[in-house]
Amino acid sequence: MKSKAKIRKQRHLVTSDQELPTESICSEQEGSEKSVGFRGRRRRKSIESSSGDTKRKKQSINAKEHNLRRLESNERERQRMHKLNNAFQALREVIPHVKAEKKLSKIETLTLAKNYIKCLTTTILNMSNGYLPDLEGAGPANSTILYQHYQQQHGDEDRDDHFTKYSTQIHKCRPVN
DNA sequence: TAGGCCATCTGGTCCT
DNA sequence: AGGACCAGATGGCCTA
Repeated sequence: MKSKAKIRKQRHLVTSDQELPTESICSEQEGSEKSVGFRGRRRRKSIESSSGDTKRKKQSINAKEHNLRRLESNERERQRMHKLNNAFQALREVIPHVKAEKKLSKIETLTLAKNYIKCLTTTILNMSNGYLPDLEGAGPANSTILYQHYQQQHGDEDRDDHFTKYSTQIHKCRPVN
């Protein structure tokens, strides 16, 4: 049986993500004309008046060209958002969650991902007594984090060369992509 | 029907 | 200069 809601949902999907399966959102070729001009109609009030120079510049560009650039820019923005959504989808697929039949919202995805990472980190540390697999993303804070971790694991027994060995050992154990 | 969630448009700002 | 990024605005769909 097809519910009214289902039909409406399908219509929605066709409008926003043509020819795509429900959960995988990425439209590369089609899309530029499919939905232009019927959604956002925003006028920013607070910032609008702040740049007279910009306004004058814009008036010097003829309307047709401005329109064209706007359309191109919209298309790029759409593609960018599609990429972002793909990334969200990829993230959803690696997060275990209770209601598997229900699609996680973006905020739920991020929150669960954060919790999941915390949980995995704790588990790994517990299992390996101080094994920290990847610090690559930590940037400048890398060594600080590493040192904090070292202190947690070894308390006051640290010596410089001991720490160096420890750090080397951890960096050897990066996951393989 | 209200509220949540989402896609899209849009103009400003940042970055290359 | 032009593209990427950002965030506000808007309106559609869905669910409780």
